[in-house]
Amino acid sequence: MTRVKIKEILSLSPQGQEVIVKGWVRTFRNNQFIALNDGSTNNNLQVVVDFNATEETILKRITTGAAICATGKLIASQGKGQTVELNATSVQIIGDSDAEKYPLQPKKHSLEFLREIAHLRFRTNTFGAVFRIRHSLAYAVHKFFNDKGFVYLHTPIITASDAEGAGETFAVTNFDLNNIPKNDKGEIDFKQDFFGKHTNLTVSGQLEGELGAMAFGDIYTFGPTFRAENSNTTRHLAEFWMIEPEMAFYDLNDNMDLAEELLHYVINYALEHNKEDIEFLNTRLLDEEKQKPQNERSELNLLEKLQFCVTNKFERITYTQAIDILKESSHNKKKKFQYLINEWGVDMQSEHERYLVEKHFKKPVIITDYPAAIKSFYMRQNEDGKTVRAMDILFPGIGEIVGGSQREERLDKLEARMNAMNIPTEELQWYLDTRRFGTCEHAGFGLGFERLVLFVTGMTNIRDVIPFPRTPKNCEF
RNA sequence: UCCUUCUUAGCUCAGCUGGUUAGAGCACAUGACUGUUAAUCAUGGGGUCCCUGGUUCGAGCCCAGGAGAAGGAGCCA
Repeated sequence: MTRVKIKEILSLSPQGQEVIVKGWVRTFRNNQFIALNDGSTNNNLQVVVDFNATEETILKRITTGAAICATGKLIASQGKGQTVELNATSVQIIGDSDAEKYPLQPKKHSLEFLREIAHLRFRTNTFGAVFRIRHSLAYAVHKFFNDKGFVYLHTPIITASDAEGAGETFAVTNFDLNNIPKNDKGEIDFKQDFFGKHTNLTVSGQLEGELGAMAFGDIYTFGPTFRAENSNTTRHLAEFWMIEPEMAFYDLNDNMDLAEELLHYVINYALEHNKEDIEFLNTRLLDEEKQKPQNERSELNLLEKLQFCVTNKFERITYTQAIDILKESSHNKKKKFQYLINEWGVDMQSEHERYLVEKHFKKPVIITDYPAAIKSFYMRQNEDGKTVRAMDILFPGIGEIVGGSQREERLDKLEARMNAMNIPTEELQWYLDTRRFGTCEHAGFGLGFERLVLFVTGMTNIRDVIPFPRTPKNCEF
């Protein structure tokens, strides 16, 4: 007889059939009832032990967190909380768990505390649900692109180019840090380093992704990225996962269509395949909302929010239109913004983005055609000479979830822009080659995977949707 | 990096105007009970009051410095 996973057992009709289960004890009540979980589902299997026929020494070892193997007959439950239960004929202890030392107690814990024991938090209902959803979303991303014929391109983690301008980088070296080689001028001599030059962890796979798009047509990357920004917010990590598709022969509209289709697809996938987990998180959030005053509660619950998001088109407006809406808003006139909107060209603050998404349109918004001055060098310049073909997708509660653009495919325009922005062209000749040899219009975007997981799970801190968060002053586990 | 708030038992938190032996609920242990749903009832153990220094007859409480956390801002995905 082989072991059956609890997810499968709970779907069986109980006919006294013999089964073996293995899992971890969540609670042991009344010396009889084990709530057993094996991670296959958030729901526990109730294992009923006959304490008169079981050794005292075994009963004492059925503690919260212990790994056990139970054999018995599957019957209709005689209690109210569940439909089936396992009438155990034998219980073996596979791994003991000292209840006095085991940090997870059969009670509610704060997310902050669980973050400190991230190695054990997978064993809670909340994090079980979050990380099963995270898995589904990752799988859905690969399935979406694979079904469309995209090539999954593995762009490098270690790179010598820090020219993306996407933020501070982490240096990669194998120098003895107590004895760093210097040259005649007293500068660090990177010629003696492992790669013979200064290297760092990637902040984006985009530039390499563009090289792939110029051969395969459609590619995507899905991997970790690293930013050494001293950001202490609920939306930033030093190590995070990013999805970056890059498509040849795409303009900005094609790019937006793809991003919107991708988001609809993956959220739908989770709604279909993680129904129980999303419902659990939905209930959890509703309980939390009850603690809040009426006016701070959200209009839609998590399920409604996700369904709304997959059934409605995202609002598309230009930066110029967005600024007009903000300028004319009563919020701006009554000076409720901390930063008032007076003129075209300023960068929008998160309070403005939140206003547009959560108050004005009440749905995801795509903002396009930003002023060139506040955007990256590789974005295609518009005919007006002022704006570039950029697009940001803003989500309620999250802010920017996607940032993308149509790329500048004209060599002369691109070089002129790089020179104006002091981007060293000599280091990026490999990138400029795409514009020299068979250049074509193309576009792409970056989707922050953790921000997507945040949205779908309804969690509010990004450190709770990645297994082991890396943030300033924190690199545990 | 900046602003605000916080740091007391394993967890969540009280702690009065600076004053004797620092409390509660939960968790845990022991016993009772035995169809429970975070079982229940009784009993019990458990503290570097974040760290360093200062003020004071006396500091969990006041002051200075430091560390860490949470929320917000900036940067962005």
